[in-house]
Amino acid sequence: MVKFSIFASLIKAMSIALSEQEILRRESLQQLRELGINPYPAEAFNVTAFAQDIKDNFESNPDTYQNVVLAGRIMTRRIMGSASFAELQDSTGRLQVYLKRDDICPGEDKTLYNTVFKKLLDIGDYIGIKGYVFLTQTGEISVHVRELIILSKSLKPLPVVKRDEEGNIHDGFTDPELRYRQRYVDLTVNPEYKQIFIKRSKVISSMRDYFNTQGWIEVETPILQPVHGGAAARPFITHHNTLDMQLYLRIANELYLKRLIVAGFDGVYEFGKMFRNEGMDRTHNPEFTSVEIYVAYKDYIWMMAMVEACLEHVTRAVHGIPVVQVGENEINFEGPYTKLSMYDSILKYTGIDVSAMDEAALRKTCADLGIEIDDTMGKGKLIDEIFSAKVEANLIQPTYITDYPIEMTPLAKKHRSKDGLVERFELFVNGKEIANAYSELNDPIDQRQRLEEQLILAGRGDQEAMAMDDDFLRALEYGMPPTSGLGIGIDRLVMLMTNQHTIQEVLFFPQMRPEKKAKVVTTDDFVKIGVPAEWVPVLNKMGFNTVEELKAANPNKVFNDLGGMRKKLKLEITMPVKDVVMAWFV
RNA sequence: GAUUCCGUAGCUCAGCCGGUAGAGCAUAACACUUUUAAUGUUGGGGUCCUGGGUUCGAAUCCCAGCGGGAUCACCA
Repeated sequence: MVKFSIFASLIKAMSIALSEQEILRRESLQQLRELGINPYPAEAFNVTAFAQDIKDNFESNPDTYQNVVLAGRIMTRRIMGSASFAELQDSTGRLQVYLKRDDICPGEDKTLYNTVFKKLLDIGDYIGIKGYVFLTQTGEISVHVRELIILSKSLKPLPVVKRDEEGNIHDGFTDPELRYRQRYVDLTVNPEYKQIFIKRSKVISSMRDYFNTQGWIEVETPILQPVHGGAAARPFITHHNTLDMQLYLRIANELYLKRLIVAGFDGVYEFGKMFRNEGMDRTHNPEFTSVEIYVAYKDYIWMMAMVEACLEHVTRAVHGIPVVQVGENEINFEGPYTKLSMYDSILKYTGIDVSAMDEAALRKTCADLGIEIDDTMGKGKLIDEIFSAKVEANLIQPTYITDYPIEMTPLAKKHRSKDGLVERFELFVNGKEIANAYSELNDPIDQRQRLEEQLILAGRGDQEAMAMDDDFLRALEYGMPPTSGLGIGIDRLVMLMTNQHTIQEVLFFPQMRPEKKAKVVTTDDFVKIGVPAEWVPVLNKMGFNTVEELKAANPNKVFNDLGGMRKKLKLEITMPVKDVVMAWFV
């Protein structure tokens, strides 16, 4: 282009913060409008076919694909004069399309092909096509385009991921930070990751189906809670203005679901987000999804069988078989699972019998095993430390660990026959806990005592000790039937089901630190001190994002640099005279 | 929170013992009517994360900060 149009120059002046490719796309956008083409049409575009379906079924049934309508993003283009190939990506996959100039431009006017398709469309643009499916000379199923419609112009260039014939990826979009912060880009250019989220959805929906089939009902309980109960963890704190009171984001929903059992439901369950104000790593996100279910007149023995049936159902729904490959291990979710008591598991993997030890003996055992402990830890916590350090990693196939010490489990019923233990199990798979269940404590007097013991632990400095919940105790005093309850960490279950080893890969939007925010650029502030609006982006480009930064600079140097920038950026805007520039600094 | 590695073009990455920036893809122009990691020719594109320090000179060396990854600690 010999000369910028006024418009192009204006775009350029306003877009100095943009990359070259972004500026070009904005110019293409404007040229489309000048040609009378709306780059963002309002009308619905009804598709009749999908990429994957065409690839699967065209060859066995070619006649049904002689008139297809598809929509999606242009992902690659191979232009050869008056004919071109492009790849269109829809929600199901990619399909090659073939465009021939004289087919999409049957008349004299070849603008749609020569200008719109070849010059003004880019990778990432949404288009709709109408045409027929055929086989190219090299045997690839393709759509011969008869009609081309622009559905949405993309202004930022997508990363281009190249794949060769063997499926090797060459210029992958792999930076985890960018992938998690811009999941929309990740899933566009790495569509294979969509499978993780499709499976995630299947895990939840198949589990919901299973529960509903049993006649249990799905409920919703408060996320904002005046007392955070039901688990041991530090909460997020918030404030309600009208009530002028502190509220907590729930760390668990257990105590509310039990209130509903008191209310007379036989089975209630809730899928939902829980919030814990603790560390983040590859198995922890501050908000995570769990499912909890409570069933009246059952105990934890019954619950084990239920979990086996449920997880087998889920695994079959996701994989077709009850077996899933996780890293090196092939994990089989068919029940019954191995059962091992907490004490027996420690005996098995360390050779030490801790069942009769007091707190002092446990402390010595931890020291002997080289396990770090501190003074706030009670007997239950010490046993848990030994278990975590020595046993957990060995539990690869689904294994129930049962009968926990009473000190670490204030909401579970005392064991029917073993003193000092509670009726509890946790399910371990691939070395990680994924489920936790009790015969729920329904003796209100016992429950009050246990919560009071937690208060003592809190007094010793345990920030995760449970809080007293008087309303929950009141509910128990009215009477809760014998009940078994279960919680499953959905994110971790999905990690297992999709063979992922970080939680970030199974969350669409994992928690991240906020992006560094560019200082707010306020054109108005610059205009107020006399800077012409079209020069503000130039000052920004020179590194002056606020009036204060500008005023701190050397006026003569700024004046000289403005001229330099004008030349460098080939701007066709009027250079302010020196006196005007000097006036900015008074 | 601790340790450690990383931050260079839209993306993936080189850049040595300090001398003012490179490749592939993407992008622009031209050619090309069945290509497919299309091809050929010629271009353009950079706050080398930020701020200090050392130096005649810093993407490079040193310090601090910001962001991310990995491992550990806490937790589910």
